[in-house]
Amino acid sequence: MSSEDQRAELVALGGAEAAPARPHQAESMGTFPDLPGAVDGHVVLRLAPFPSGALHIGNARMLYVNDHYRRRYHGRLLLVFDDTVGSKEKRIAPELFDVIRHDLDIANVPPDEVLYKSDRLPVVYDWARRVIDAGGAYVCVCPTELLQKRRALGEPCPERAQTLAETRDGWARMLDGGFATGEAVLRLRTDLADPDPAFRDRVLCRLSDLDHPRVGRKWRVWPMLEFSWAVDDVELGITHVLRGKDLVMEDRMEEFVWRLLGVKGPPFLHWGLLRVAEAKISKSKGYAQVQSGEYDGWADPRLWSLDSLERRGISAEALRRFTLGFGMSLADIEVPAETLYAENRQVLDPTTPRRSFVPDPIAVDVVGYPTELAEVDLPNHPERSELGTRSVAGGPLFWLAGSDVRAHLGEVVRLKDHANIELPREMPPEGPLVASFTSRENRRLPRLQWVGAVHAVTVDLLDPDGTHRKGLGERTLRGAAPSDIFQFERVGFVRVEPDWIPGTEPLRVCFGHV
RNA sequence: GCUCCCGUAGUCUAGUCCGGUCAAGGAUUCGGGGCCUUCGACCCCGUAACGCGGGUUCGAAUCCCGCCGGGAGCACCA
Repeated sequence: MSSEDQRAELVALGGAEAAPARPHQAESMGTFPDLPGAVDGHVVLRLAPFPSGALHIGNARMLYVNDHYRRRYHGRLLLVFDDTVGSKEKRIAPELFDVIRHDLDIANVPPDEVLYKSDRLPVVYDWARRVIDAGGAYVCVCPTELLQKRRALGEPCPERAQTLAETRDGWARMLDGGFATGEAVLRLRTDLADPDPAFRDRVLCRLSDLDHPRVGRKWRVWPMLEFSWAVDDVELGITHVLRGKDLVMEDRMEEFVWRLLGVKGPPFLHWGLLRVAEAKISKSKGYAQVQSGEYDGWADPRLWSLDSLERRGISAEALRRFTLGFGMSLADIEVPAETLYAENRQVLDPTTPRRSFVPDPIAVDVVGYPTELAEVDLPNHPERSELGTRSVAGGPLFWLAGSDVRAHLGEVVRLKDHANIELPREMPPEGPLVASFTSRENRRLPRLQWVGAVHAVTVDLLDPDGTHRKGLGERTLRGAAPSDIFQFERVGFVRVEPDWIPGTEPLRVCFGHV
């Protein structure tokens, strides 16, 4: 795609109309090379999540890179659940199929079609037979440790020399229950002298008695991930495989099988590993913590799941820009979440209403307060008058943030957009702090957000680390709706919890970022 | 240990294939200023980088070699 096309896409996403073309690079968007041999309208890509946990921020790159190319070439994007039983350590959780589909909704990456590896065993078996017939595989009965040791040493196990008939017989026994789980595997005959020990006679298929959430124990022989993709990247007509570079060896495996069978498969493109510094959680580990109740479901902000990001008011657009900003770089990177927040701020700031919230509130009684200020209109947005105004309660009784009060004792401060008051020199032993009104004109003073005491709303703010901030918000918050997003001035962007019942207190919100 | 990948400012990224237009561009962060009402936004200014060492060349971020550093794989997980 030319830089102009990239710009065009960003503009289409609503991002860059204000940004003029720059000489060297149009956007902060990374570079995406053309897909080799891609024909507009005939590109088929695939997403292959393993349903062991909700999608998290680390998976977002896979989503958006594939979606980016789908859009560029007007192609199709298949969601293919990689549900090839897994293991005791990596289990498939039944509810995750729906959770992941929901995650794609949240990310705004709708799949064109949804498929399951667990429906495709007959095709896999057919390919296995073809590989066997081509003399490319054998049935190995080595115990796991012995197999690994021999692989490391580059030594063959006795079965490697088995005849075609013996392999066919062994494979038939695997299929019809002649072997117990773990007793036999189908291995690809590569080259035991291959310099990469990881590539020596990889396992193609294995036995498993795990109960599969979708198909139960219908099948006992399951393919390994790379073999299943050797099959389906061809069978499903995938034109380009875009995957993280942790899967490069799988490329070789697939290509080896294709060469053996004389079929042509798609080319591979990779990107490097992306880690968000603040998010160090694996899908499977997260699952355990959700199950144990340690975490508050998949939307717990500590999980950095897509669900939790939505809960925090992080938009799909911000996630998309954030992810695409890295391009197809192969470098392994760790990025601070602030980079994502910066993108989200751009999305949210122009349209998000401002509201007042004071954490850890302290009551302040202002003497000499003009009675005509009991009601006051404030703009919903400092720069965008089209967003209107709201009416809030003024004094003389206010709530101010405890930390603000303590930091400014004895000083004249400005209640933002409202009035100036002088705070006493010391905190009173009990009762409200007594301050005095000084003036109304806008002066260069420390500006504090404030909440008029009349009808103030109790607010419970959930922080991303799982802790809570309790405080009071302006009375208009009483009219909030679930999923509303506000900017609490001098605090940050928050989103009203989707399950909060309107009118109840406290108002529950989830913190996004400053 | 073996295999593969990567190494441009605090953090990302463009440029590296096809050496000069790169005294290295953009984003973000940070610092300063503006906008006389946010610790937000916006605007302006600024700090700041080609991992190291050789080589090829008139000329190297770009090509070659070595080294160092980081990551991934070496599962009957995905």
